[in-house]
Amino acid sequence: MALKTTKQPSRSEIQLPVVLHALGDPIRLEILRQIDAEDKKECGTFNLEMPKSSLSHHFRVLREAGVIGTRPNGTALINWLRTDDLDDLFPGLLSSVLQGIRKPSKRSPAKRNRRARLQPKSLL
Amino acid sequence: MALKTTKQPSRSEIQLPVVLHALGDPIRLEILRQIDAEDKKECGTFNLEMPKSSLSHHFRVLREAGVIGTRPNGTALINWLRTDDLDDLFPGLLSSVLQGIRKPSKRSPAKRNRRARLQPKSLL
DNA sequence: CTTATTGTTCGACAATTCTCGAACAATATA
DNA sequence: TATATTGTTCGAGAATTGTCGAACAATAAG
Repeated sequence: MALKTTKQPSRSEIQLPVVLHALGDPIRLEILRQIDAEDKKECGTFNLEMPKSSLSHHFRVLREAGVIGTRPNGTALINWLRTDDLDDLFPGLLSSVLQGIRKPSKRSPAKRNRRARLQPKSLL
Repeated sequence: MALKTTKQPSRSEIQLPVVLHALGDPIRLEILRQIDAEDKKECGTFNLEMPKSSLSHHFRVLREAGVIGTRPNGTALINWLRTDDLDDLFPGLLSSVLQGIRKPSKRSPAKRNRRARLQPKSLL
């Protein structure tokens, strides 16, 4: 993978709207939940039913928002939550989000496969 | 205005991803900041440079996410933060977001007028 | 009843985001 | 060197979101 994959914003570059936007997606929240459950996690080990390119897209959004950090480990990439940075910048935000996604609830699966809904327009 | 404008999700219908998504926009965060500063606020009194229809769009997103409540007051509409509901569902979330947007920072103005960037393709 | 005020909705258009197959790229292994 | 593994990027297409003028709608005032 490219070295630029591990490039991430410094603490001072992290912006609240961007962080909230990155978190405003059920799939990315599930990624957060799984990382939080293991402290750090390799890309290939997430329990998410979707193509690699889709997952890469979401990892990139989280990384560029400054929510996760990434570093290589051989051919794999390890992700972790930037808890210290986020707690320093927005005290209480990350913990309340994590608490909110740990709750047992009737939420739909984190998978949001839009393409699955595709069908020829003639059927509409 | 229509009665359905004041229709909003009940506490049990509020979902974290939708709330975070609604907050992941600088204009809507500024709306929150101004409501928070005055406890409740009429639509027409916000210090935001944008057409009414654009503002209505953002009010609708915040309302449907369950972040704000709305009720009519003559021809005007009054908005307030659903602090009790949000604190009960996601303790600490709202206060940390509000703390994050109160900070004096070099953030760009809340106005994000995309159309202002429009220009004939021939100039590109 | 007419006019004013506030705010919404409609519809069109632009911008952004999401999805994913295929190709690419870095590292590790044989 | 060739192959395997992991993950990215590209590019196309679809879906979603944002913007805003014009028209609409409810309430209030004259």
